[in-house]
Amino acid sequence: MYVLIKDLPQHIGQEVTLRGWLYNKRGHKKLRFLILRDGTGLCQAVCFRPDLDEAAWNAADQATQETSLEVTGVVNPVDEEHHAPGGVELAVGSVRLVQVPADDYPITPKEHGVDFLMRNRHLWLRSQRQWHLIRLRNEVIFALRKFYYDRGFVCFDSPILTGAIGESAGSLFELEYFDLGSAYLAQTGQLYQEAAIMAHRNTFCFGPTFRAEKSKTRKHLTEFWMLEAEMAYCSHDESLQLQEDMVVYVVRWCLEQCGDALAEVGRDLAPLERAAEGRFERLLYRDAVKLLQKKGSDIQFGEDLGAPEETILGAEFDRPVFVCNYPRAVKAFYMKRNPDDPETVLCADLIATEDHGEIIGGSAREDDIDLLMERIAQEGLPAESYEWYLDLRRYGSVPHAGFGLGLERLVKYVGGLPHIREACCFPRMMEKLYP
RNA sequence: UCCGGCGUAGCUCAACGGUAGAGCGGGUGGCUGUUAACCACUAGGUUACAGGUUCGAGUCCUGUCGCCGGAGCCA
Repeated sequence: MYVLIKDLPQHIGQEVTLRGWLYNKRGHKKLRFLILRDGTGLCQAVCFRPDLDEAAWNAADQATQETSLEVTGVVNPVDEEHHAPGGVELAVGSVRLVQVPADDYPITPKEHGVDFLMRNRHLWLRSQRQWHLIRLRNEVIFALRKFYYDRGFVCFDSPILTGAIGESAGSLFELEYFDLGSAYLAQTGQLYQEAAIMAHRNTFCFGPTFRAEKSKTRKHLTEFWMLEAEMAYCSHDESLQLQEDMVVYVVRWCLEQCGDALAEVGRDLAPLERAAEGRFERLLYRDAVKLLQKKGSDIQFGEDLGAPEETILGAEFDRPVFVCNYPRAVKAFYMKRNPDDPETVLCADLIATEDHGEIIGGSAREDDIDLLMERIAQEGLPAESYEWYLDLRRYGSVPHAGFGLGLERLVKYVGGLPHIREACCFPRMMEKLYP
């Protein structure tokens, strides 16, 4: 009977067959411990020579790291002191090799450098830490989709190939598009979400986005997944509440569902448990500048927050913090002018704790067509390209708001990861296109 | 793009300007309960590349390439 390792505790005393790969091997003359991996977990398979026929023993002997194989044996419980993974082990009766690698498996049970591991990302994925991180990412994705589905949001996927539209033209991947000149890989799906909500009220898109910026930091990818939510008849404050609820929901979900993964990567749970309580501070940009100056930063009103400022703020609060209402000049043209403080716009960035930095950026959108056209002109953007976008203000414009969440940044934060590359399946960075 | 750092065995790293080494992985042998198993033996090198200084360069200098970290930009 073929069984998955995760289901072994339900088969104690039975003879089962595991199909997987050899993760590691230890042994004596008459006793071999095969650590098997089958994609659902790890299992120790014990080969005791007198219990195996010659062929099976030789097979166990020949299996090297990452040999694919089938192992049949009886499932036994394991006492505390031997602590095998999963609390069970397999008393092996027979072994069948599927494929034995001709060359040594490159990733050994010792330490490796980042460059080497990234070049072997396709194999690195099999390692325990990476396996758990992809599981964590999977749970974050599921929690996000469930959060929006439960609230009646419609998944409306924005196009990935676009004309020259977006926040800025300096960081777009450009490609030839038949006879229509250049197309660009989308940097954001937001403008399309604004069209979508006029049809569906509340929508989100969740897909890859592309930034051609030559960033070399632990927070940047050139290809990353972004969830962008947009809500019609929604105030800025209501948007902030939704963002907070979303982060709280995901963090709680992961605390409940991903204990193994969080333990595997050594995540300090205390900051997550505080975040799971909600009550994120909403700090005005004006106050943030004063606070930062008090903490030794030489930031002036009117300047955007840089990485050092994010670090200070991340350390100042014990849970994620919203920085609200930035000066108009440093933010995108579509953000709504703050009626109470016209120098600023109604927007917010969510800064995570422990130097994980910005994980959400959002705003109320300018719904007044005249103000919007004024801003498009100020930014020197090609007005023709935005005609359809302006139509959204011409035909039943309503107050609305939305935000974008960086998936890998959220996974990095939840997992407490030192670098964003581990939050992504095959990270794309400036110097990384292989594998 | 800018600033800083690094490049030595398949991998991770040592080596004062003076004979290139260890651990892991591989191979051979030993061991009936291992936990990144252990013990013994063994193979494995154009010290990133190109110049230069020096009696002598892995080490110092110049250039190129590659990578890492940070900045800007952002999620």
